[in-house]
Amino acid sequence: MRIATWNVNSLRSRIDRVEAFLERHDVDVLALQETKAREDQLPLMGLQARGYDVAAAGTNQWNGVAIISRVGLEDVQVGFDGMPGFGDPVAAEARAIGAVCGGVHLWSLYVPNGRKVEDPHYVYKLDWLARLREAAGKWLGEDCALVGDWNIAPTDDDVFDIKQFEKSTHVTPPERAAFQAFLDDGYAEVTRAHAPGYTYWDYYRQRFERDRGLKIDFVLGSPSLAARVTGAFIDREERAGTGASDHAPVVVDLS
DNA sequence: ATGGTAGTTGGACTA
Repeated sequence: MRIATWNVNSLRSRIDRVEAFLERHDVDVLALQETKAREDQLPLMGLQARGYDVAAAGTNQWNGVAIISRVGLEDVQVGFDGMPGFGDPVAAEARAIGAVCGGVHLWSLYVPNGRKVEDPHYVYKLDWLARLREAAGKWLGEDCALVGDWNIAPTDDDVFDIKQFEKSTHVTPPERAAFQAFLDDGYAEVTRAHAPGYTYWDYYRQRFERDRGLKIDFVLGSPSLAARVTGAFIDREERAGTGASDHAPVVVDLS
């Protein structure tokens, strides 16, 4: 089974790329973030014609998550138990959607950005991660994958120039500790060993062309799921050219 | 310290 995660930065503006990506790599399950679409706005016809089911949560403007699957889509859950809200509760819920696809318990996660360390959104981010950790602790015994845009660069090597991030979110010790806590609990990050390199490049200043990016998109697997991983890669080509998302998809193969 | 680009919109906000 082949699963993938992609911060698509608007599903409506990139539906052609999504469909091409699914075909190009023969993907069974795709977790999307920043879909920026209500469920009634989703462009479903091309996906359904290709045999995929879709579950989604989101507003028309910000955030938004979805799961696209051709191996079943059961027990769909929007948000996790204890997930904190921030502002609009609908937008808050549009950061996590879970489902069972082909026997795998998969969560598409859009971790809050944090904005600036002095912003209330940064506290919200840390709280959100702590609550997710509490919920995820109960899923360690099943084949569980926590996939998505974590908005955390776990090491200095995951940033093109760590000096530029001295006072920025994504690299602070509390954020890195929050990420590490999942690993301490027993989750394993399964992509890094197979797929080095960045997953996100800012749109401006030709960051992609100069490979000045961040590694912030990850797949965390429970022990039994991690044991099934046979490979992974980052689809860098998807980030190239006009009309690309600012994130590249990350693909993982399971036995 | 600021601005650079992209998306949703139809101004301002988010990333």
